[in-house]
Amino acid sequence: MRVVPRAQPRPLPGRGFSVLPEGAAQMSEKIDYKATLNMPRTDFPMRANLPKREPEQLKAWEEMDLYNLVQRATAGRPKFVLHDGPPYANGDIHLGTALNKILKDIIVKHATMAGYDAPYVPGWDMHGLPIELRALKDMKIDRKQIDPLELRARCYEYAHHWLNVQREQFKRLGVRGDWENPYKTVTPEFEAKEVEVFGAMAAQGYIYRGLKPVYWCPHCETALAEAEIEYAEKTSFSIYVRFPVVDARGRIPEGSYLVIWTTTPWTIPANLAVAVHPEVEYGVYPTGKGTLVIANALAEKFFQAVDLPAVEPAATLKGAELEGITYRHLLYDRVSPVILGEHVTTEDGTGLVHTAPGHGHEDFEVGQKYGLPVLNPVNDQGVFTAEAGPFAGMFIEKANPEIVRALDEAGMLLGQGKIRHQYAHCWRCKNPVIYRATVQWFVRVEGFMDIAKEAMNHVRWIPEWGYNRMYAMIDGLADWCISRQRAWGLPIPILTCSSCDEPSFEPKMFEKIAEIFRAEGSDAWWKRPAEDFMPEGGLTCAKCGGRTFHKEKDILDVWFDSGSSHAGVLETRPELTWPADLYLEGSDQHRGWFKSSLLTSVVARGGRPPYKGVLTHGFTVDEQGRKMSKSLGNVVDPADVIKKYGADILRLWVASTDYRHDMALSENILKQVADAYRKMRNTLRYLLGNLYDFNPETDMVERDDLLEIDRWQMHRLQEVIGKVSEAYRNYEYHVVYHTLNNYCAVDLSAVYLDILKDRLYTSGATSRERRSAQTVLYHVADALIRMLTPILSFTAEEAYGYLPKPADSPATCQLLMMPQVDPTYLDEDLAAEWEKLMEVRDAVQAVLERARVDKKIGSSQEAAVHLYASGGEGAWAELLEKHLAELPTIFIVSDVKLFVGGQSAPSGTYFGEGPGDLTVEVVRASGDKCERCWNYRELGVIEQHPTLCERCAGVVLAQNLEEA
RNA sequence: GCGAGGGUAGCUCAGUUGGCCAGAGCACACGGCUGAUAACCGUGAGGUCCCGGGUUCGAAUCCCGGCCCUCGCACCA
Repeated sequence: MRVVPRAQPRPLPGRGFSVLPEGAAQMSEKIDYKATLNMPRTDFPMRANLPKREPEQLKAWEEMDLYNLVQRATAGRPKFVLHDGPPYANGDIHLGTALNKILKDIIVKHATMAGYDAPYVPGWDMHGLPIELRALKDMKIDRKQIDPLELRARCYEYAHHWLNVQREQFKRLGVRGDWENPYKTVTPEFEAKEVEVFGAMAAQGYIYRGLKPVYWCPHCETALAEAEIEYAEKTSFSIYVRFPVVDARGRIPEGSYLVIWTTTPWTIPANLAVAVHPEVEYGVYPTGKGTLVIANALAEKFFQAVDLPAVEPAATLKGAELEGITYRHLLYDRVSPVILGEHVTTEDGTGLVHTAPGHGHEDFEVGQKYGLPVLNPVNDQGVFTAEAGPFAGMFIEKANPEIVRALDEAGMLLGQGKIRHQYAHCWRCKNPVIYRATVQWFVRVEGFMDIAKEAMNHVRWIPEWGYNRMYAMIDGLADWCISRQRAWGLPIPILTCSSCDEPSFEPKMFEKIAEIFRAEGSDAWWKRPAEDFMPEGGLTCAKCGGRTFHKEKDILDVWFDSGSSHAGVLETRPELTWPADLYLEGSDQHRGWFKSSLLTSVVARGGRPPYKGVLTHGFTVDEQGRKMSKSLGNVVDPADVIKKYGADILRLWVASTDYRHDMALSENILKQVADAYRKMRNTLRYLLGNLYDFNPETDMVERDDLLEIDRWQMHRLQEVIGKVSEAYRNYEYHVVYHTLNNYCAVDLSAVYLDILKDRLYTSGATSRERRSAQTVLYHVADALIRMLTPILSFTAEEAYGYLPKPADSPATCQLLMMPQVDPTYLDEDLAAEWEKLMEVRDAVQAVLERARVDKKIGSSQEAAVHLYASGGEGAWAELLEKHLAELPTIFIVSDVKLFVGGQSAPSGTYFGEGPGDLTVEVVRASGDKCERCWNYRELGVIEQHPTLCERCAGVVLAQNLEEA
């Protein structure tokens, strides 16, 4: 075995080191050697105190007019347009809205730093029922008694109030955007564009007016689109009713009864038929309550429900044979037919379906087939009209028990009970809705469904399943009911012939309306007479030639507003482009904004979608994966998070979780994110602290002059930059987060920075080895700040303020470019060597720990390490021999000895296995503790400094010389 | 009921075309340091990879069947 000799660690020649001057520094007593060290210095605080500091940062950004500053600086670059989906201007923002805006901000900021001109124009959805309802409530006035213009003015005011509140809340998140000039669906320009979109759709025949049953909210007194419905538990009546047969057509016994079941007694007055399935078997059952016709499959259930003894059917026949039989409606003395319907099932009820064409979708359809009238004896408020006879004037819910009683008195009621089931409710006012046939305006979606589907092929869906989801959404979509019987919205821009009631779709009319709205806003619809909206030369009815028209009274569904934003915003703002590069919303918007935007766009813009890409995120849930709800008490309010932790923590949380799935947030998770934040912040702080005397313009060390470990770190940095850049480009921010978190915690804090301490602190301040380290620290800090800017906008800006930088650096890190991989620093061979050295380091630390547990050593500098390698074939000996001089600093021990070629390594208490053929031994370091660098060395080699090792004494002497 | 997505350590995430004892960071426990100090370093203990079958020499990864969560759709006479 031979002992490999190791040169004494000596500083490399550099500016900070000079040959010992003769007789220098005579005074060595009582020197405060700590003062001779280059300890980190920075004012960048360890404690973030974000809740207090962030508002100050916001003010600074405002003072520099950050948004416009960036826009001016990026003018002329290729555009990247993220089009903001407008939140509804009602109420405070919640976690979902905050998350959405933060994601958008990360994307936009990254796009800017990736070389794009990325304007961001935030917007608000300002019209709609909830705002109107709130305004009415505040005014404490019945809507019938108020002038629509006055109501609209109040709504306008109310919506703007919430716009202002939300704008401040969004700004507080650090979101960069044109907050001074957001888009609003109520601006005249927007309204004019929306009219044009509507006109383009109408001109192509995709808008029509028709009588159909639609969802109707009696509370809000308006029609609703399917998208405005939500299902909730409701207790309803469950009644069985018999209708006496009038004309049995010889198929069933005279005097039989047809039995139906319903959960909505109030629809009985509108009953105009009983539907049966042609293939279902029906039985004629002689019972104590008459001879009853019901489906055989449901007979048993029925008898149980109405408490009748079960009996066998006297006869059985197919539904088809029942067609044409008539029965009498005892409450109204009306005779109606039995009809056939494929929609009839034997899952519930009796297999005979009470049919009221005015109150059911399928009832309506089948009624059309049989030429049944559409009876709708219910008014806008859900109150029975005169057509309902004795029930006129009653609210339908109130009338229910009355109708049940009347049925009983008429001998029609066989049984009654209650049932809890899912029932449609108004998503705005949460009251049960009804199905009610009225005249409404529709978009004929069926007519262009195929165009919409084709357009979807030209969109990048992220994640990819968004395509399938959207396709399923569009496929088989029912016509879109767009009229609302309300005041707070864009009026349906249609003039109707006063003599024959035919609506006009004259393109020039739409142009005229748009022109007036553009100048005056849509209030003009209420202010001006119909004639004003006619084109030059007036309007002639296409049907009857009439020349007198009146204005449509309904307004448009708010989804039509936001669905027109691509035209109203992207086409009207010079800084934006149509189509948008990206739409980004929660996955529920497949049925909302993504859909409504696509529909208006493919019709009004020649089959083209309004977006090139659609990115969706999941919903916020709690740690157990349950949705956040008030009743569960697991709701996280972004305002609370900001108050307690700061917006950067919320932003980091957004980045940390994979938003394609549900995103969990809880106090526990927040704490974890805050910990990760602290690690990154402290790493930044340490980097900055060691750059206090570094000027990147004069002190930078060239690549080839860097120490080897420093070159290795530069290699690692390039790898991190590459991975982070790719993750950013793929919108995978959780990968950015994990990569940077790992890099800070492991590569930097635990390894590189720890190893560097000795060199940074003890070397001459301007020595080459210290400058070499600082050069890397500068590159790392600079790159870290850039990579963190889109996410930790506040903290990155703060750190940027403390970073020494070239004179021509921009005022904000948001104007920097993302770091680029510098291939000249990539060195795979070097990295492979150092990764092996790190393996040895791990093994050494394991043995050191054993010695530490036994109190043989405390600090690792109290130890020396012996490495035994068998030598020969093994590359380990060669590798270690090559790096022998640096090994003590790598292991942070005072000495390392390498023994090569022994038959077998010795063994004992503080031995351990290393990688390959290595054996590691830890012994106590010989020599004494250098007062300055704390390594164990031979002291007093230079007599002026008897308590220092040779290296430190040299550095101190040189310092004294410089001061002198 | 149908469709989509998901279910890997306490938490956030990796696990490439199936193949070394399933990984990382954080949190946790224990220890060190006191020259990053309301910091820093080390060591360690944590997993029936939702469950049950199957294919295979071999499955967290493929197939079948369940369960649970989220979103959407449909039904709700």
